[in-house]
Amino acid sequence: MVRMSAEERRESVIRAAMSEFARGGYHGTSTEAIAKRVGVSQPYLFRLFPGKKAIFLAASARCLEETRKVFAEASEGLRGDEALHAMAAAYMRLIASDPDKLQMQLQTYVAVAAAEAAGDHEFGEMVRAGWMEIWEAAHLPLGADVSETTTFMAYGMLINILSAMGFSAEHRVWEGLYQSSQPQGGSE
Amino acid sequence: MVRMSAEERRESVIRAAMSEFARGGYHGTSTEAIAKRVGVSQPYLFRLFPGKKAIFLAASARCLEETRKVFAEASEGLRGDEALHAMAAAYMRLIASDPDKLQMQLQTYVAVAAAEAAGDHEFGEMVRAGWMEIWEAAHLPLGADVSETTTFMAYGMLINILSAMGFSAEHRVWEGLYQSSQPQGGSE
DNA sequence: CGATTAAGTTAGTGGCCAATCACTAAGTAG
DNA sequence: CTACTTAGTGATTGGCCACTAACTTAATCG
Repeated sequence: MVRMSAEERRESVIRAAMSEFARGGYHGTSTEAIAKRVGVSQPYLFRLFPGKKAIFLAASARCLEETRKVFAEASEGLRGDEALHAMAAAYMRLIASDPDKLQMQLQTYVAVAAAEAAGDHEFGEMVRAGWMEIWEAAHLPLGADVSETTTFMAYGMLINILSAMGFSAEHRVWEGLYQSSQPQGGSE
Repeated sequence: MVRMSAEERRESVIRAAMSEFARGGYHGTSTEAIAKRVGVSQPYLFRLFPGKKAIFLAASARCLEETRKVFAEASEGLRGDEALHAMAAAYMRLIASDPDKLQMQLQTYVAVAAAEAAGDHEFGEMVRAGWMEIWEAAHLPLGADVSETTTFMAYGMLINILSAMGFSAEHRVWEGLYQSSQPQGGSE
C-alpha cells in the first residue's frame, strides 16, 4: 500500500480517468474501472472528487490543456508556414502515439453538447474557454490571420474524425492532407 | 393501440433511436427510453432487433445515409462553386434545424472508435463505407478534385464541432467560416 | 366460424453501478 | 506514549438496465 497526498492521488485519478473515459465515454465508464486503474478503492474516489461528473470534467480540462501545450511548444519561436508545419506534425504525432488523447477530445465534444442540451452550461463554458486557448495558441504563430487559423483548425478536425473512424494511412481520404506523419489507422 | 407491420415498426424504432442515442450516446441511452418514444413496450424492441447494438448500428447507418442525401439533393444539377454553396447551405440548414442529426453523427464517430479499439471492425467498416459515400456525393459535384473535397469536408467537420460545443453564432470562431463556405471561390 | 399467424404485453431475472457509512491504518506533533 | 489528522477500505444499498419467457390480442383466410 503506497500512501500519497490527496493532491497526488487526484493527479493519478485524472490521468486514469482520461484513459478510461476515452474508451467508454461518460456513461460507459464505471468509477470502479477508474479506481482499479489508479490502484485505489472505488469509494475513495468520492473523497477526492465530489462525484463522477467532477472527475470527467477534470479529465476534459486536462485534455484540452495538454493539446494547447502541444501547439504552444511545437510553434515556439516559429512563425507562418514553419509554425504551421511544426504544429501539424506535433499534433499528428500526439494522436498517433496516444489515441486516448484523441478519443478523450471527442468524448468531450459529445459530452458538452449533451450537457448544453440538458441546460448545464457550466461544462460548456469551461470547454469553450479551453478550446479558445487552443485556438489562440495556433492563431498567433500562424500570423494572427483568422481565416488561416480557421483552415488550420478545420483540417485538424478532419484529421480527428478520419483517425477516429479508423481509415488506414493509405486510404484516399488522406490525400490532400499534410502527409508528414500519419497515425497508423485500423483496418481496411 | 395501433398495430403496424414489423417493418414499419422497425422504421419508427430507428427514428426514435436516432433522437435518443443522439442525446445520450450508446451507453447513456436505455432501450426503455427508445421504446417509450416509439410508443411500444420495451421488450418488443428485442423482437424487432437482435439487441441494443443492432439498434444503434441501424441508427448510425440511417444518419450517414440521410447526410449523404442532403448533399446529393442539394448539388443536383450543379457543379463547382454553385454545388459547393448549395451543399454547404443545405448542411448548415440541416444541423441548425435538427441538432439531433449532428449529435448522432458525433456519437457514431465516438462509437466507431471505441468499437475499433475493442476489436470489433464490423461497425467500423459500415461507417467508413457510409462516410465514403458522403465523400463521393461531395466529390463529383465539386469537380472531382481531391484537395477541394478534402477542404470541403474539413470545414464541415469544424462546423460540426463548433456547433457541438455551443459557440454562439456571433462568436469570432465563426468568422473565417461563413465567408469561406466557398474557400476556393475564385481565389487560391 | 375456427385456425393460423403476426403484433404486442406483463412479469421477472441477473448483473452492474454511483454513492454512503462506518470503520481501520498510517503518519505526525507535543 | 498520547492525541490528532489524513489516507484509505469493506460492506452495503437503492436503482437502473438489457434481455428472456410466457402469455394475450388482433388481423387474415379457408
